[in-house]
Amino acid sequence: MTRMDPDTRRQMIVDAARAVASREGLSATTVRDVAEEMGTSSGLIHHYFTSMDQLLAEVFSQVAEADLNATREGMDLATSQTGRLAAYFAAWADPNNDGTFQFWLDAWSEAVRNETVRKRSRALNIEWQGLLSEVIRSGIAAGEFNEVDADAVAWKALSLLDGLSLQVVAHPTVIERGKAAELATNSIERDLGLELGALRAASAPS
Amino acid sequence: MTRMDPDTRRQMIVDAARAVASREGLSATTVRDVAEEMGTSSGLIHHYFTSMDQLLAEVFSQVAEADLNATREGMDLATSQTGRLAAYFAAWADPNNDGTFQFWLDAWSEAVRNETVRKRSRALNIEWQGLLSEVIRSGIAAGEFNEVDADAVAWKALSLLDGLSLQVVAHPTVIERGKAAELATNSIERDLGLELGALRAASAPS
DNA sequence: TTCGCTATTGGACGCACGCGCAATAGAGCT
DNA sequence: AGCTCTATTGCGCGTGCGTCCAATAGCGAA
Repeated sequence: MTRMDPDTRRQMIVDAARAVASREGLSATTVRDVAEEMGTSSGLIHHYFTSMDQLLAEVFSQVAEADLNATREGMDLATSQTGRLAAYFAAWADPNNDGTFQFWLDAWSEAVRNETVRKRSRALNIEWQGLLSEVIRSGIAAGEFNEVDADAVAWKALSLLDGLSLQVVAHPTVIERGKAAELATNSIERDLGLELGALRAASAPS
Repeated sequence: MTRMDPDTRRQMIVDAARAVASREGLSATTVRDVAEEMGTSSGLIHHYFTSMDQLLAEVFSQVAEADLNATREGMDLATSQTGRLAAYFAAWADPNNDGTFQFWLDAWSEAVRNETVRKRSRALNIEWQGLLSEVIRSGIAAGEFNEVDADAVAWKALSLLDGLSLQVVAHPTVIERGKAAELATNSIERDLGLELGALRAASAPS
């Protein structure tokens, strides 16, 4: 393979590893598989990553951060806090993100045994909760939501979203996708004193 | 090791595998580890189980069923439906069950790639939801709860419990255990039209 | 064009895995 | 006591893993 700029190559390795991991799972991703995916030798990978664990943690991080950033961007398009909240939920409900959620399932499972994964997963989860509680706080300040404990409501909503996703992704058909979305949105609408259906209305094309 | 009755030995293997798996995780449990845990040779395990996958599936099944049965028994001690519901939540909040929950994390992660695990995990999850919706239906019939969509409320509650457990188990200290319990119980109390704190009161020693 | 730096190669090393098998040993029956 | 059945042993096989390293090759500077 032709010689490449180190930064480019490094990112290429992460991308290849992500491709493999989304097929085989994070813990089943091997050095040789990643090398074959890239079309290079396996030794090259250890030129850029001191251990396989580090590479896998990097893959998980990038996937989760990309998802987080995409959600943030979607929220930035909205004008009201209700609209931003609706965008958060819409991003979550997008079936295109099922693959990403599988990374979360892998990470939560790996967390007990792999300190690097645990720390990253923990930090990212906190970011997701932080984003949610920020919207809630802003919405309260704007008078759009009831005055509630933003942190508590955010943890509750995030946990509910995770729990529902888990069923949808790990056990397809056990709970219908639309039903899950309805449960999740209704729950937070009620917690924040919004009308039922307010979030769907806010995220629907007008 | 002394010669044993086949049924006893078979169960002994499952128990040893469970002990290892709760320490190392389901996918990181090896034949040699299980043998060492039992104090026997590794070959013995393949005398009882044709493959390692079968043993691990059996372990997961037994753990989850034992947990389900223990919860059912706890619920049977209560007289009212509110009491039974409280027992369900109390069993879930028990820190002794953290090890069991790690099995769930492993199973959900494995589910995409392993059909056996997916089917078992799915069926068991449905049983947990069924138990919850049965209590809700009974409580409605007894006039203890509001007339709600029992299935929907049960899925919501179960998902919230799973999502909260996930944070508590995979990311210790990210959310306080008592806080998680409070969020979960308050949520279903509100859904069923119970007073806030009704479940804690019903499960507390009188 | 030559030289130095380093990206890249490709295979070797040691380890751990699931699995299978011939040998061994212990319990129950005659 | 001897016999039979099978639980149990302990090791070997093939495979795949992460890691490491000496050799090679291509790019930029001199």
